[in-house]
Amino acid sequence: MKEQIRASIEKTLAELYPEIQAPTVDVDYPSQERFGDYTTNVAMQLARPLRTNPRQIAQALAEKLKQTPLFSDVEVAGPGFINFTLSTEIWFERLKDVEQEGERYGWRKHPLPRKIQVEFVSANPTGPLHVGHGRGAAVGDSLARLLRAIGHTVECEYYINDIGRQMRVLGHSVYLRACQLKGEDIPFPADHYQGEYIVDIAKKLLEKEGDNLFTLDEEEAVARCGKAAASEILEAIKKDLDDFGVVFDHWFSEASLFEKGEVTAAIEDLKSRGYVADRDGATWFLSTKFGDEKDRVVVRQTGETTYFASDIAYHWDKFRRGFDQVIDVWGADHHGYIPRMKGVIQALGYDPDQLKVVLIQLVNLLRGGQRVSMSTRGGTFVTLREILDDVGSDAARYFFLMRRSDSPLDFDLDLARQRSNENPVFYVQYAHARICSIEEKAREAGVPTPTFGQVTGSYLTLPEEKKLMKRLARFPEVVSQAAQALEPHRLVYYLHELSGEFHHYYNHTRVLVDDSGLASARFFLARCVKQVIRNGLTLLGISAPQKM
RNA sequence: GCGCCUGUAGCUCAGCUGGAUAGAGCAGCGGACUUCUAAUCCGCAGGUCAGGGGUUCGAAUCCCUUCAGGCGUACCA
Repeated sequence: MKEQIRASIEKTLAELYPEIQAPTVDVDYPSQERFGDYTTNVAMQLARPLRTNPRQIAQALAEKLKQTPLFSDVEVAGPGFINFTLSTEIWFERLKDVEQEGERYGWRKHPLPRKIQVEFVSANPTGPLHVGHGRGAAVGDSLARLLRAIGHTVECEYYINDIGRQMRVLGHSVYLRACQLKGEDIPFPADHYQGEYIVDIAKKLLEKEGDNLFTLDEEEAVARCGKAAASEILEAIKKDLDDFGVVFDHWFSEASLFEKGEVTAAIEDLKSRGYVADRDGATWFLSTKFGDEKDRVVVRQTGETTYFASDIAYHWDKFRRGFDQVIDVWGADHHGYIPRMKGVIQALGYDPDQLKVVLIQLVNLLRGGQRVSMSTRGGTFVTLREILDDVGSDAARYFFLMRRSDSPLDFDLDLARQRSNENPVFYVQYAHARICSIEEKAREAGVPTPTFGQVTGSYLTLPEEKKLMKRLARFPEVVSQAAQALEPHRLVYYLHELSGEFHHYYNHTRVLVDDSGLASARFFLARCVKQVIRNGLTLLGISAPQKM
């Protein structure tokens, strides 16, 4: 719709002022309803090049545009805005798309579809997922859904840090617990994993292995413990994610990078391009060439590679797999890492914008109005599992997606659990359920379900009805913008507004009235609202219940 | 010290990449169920968009600066 209006404005501009090059015409939504349905500020932008009063330009344009059948009204207002009003019939026409496209309304084909990878969660398999991971999971998953909706090919990936120091510590933690279970009186170091789950894993391992574990030499036993623990923890992580409705296409092992020699190969590649150099007995990536504060070590004096080296290899691998766009979802505390990673991408000959990093800020849990204190070290963190058991997947998702991901989130557990009007999840779901209830009533009364062709749009004369139709017509654009900006929260706000408008309508206007023409028009509109709420919730990974 | 992010109603936050009189939700006050679900709705009140400069027809939005808070500044992961 916007495009149509833009096109007609551009055409008129070319007719009126062929001598100047027209700027890109912005068509916006006015701040207030009384200004019409759409607005443009071209007249003000043209004032300088044309050396004419913007209102005069606006007048001339408006006169011409009035003849366009699309508009029921064109007005000049304020300093030179041109405001357009469309007839209810035009808005009603848009509902045809909702009906025809159904569950795919809001989805589209992309003119330049790209192969995109979204990598998220990627928590170390050293313990259960906590709330922070939950937020990352909700955001990453919803982003993937959004990007698919606008026509890209998307793969979701989880990067497993299954090698290195923290794996050894994990193995040793389990080993020590196993020894303790065998009755050995040995201390458990503070820098080891404290959680009770370590003891459980040790127990299980002892049952399976018996005393075999202690016949091995310690190093081998620790390795075995580490492996067993990682795979068990990973299984638990997968289960949590599964219950959260998050699906990954690939699980990528860090260890595999070493097994395939990719770490060495990637560093060699960068070296051949002149971005890696030896200095002070170590090997450095010259990230200052890309605006980073300092160069970064990739191979230490000891010969061990750094975590950064793995990350270089991992991203090297990602792009070799043919992704046009790579999106990394990281905890916000890693933001300092972005410049060097972008530098790597550039050094490898890609556009740094082909890597986008979405940062996830902290989640503050509130219970009884008080902050729940969490510390990973002390093992007092709240797990995603606990959240799911407490408030359920829908509420958790909604709360995680409610805010911009890079701003801290207060997650009120009591509120999320409440089945009351204060809980925003239910607000949206309830709107959907209410429409289902209307459908149920219609079925009981033998009222047929109307199709677009059977409905007379001119019955929908109420301002609230026009408002709803406008809102529905805007849905594809909201999806598109949320996807492009990588900001799912925009969709959350949209759904909240749409639901609010519907609740308002519902409370003032009866749908199933005696007048069958009117009833079917309203019923049809309500069903379109239902469809859009459902589609929107799907993109957020939230269910749309029929009954509540 | 340097870098990044944040600062909008009592609280939690939007503000569509520069537009018209800055919006929601909670909390506060006052109202609405013989009706398709009151998990809802209606009304009232609430603001120096942290402060100060600048850019222009026009700034919460862009630039500079001050202040306040958070995070990051490893041959850790």
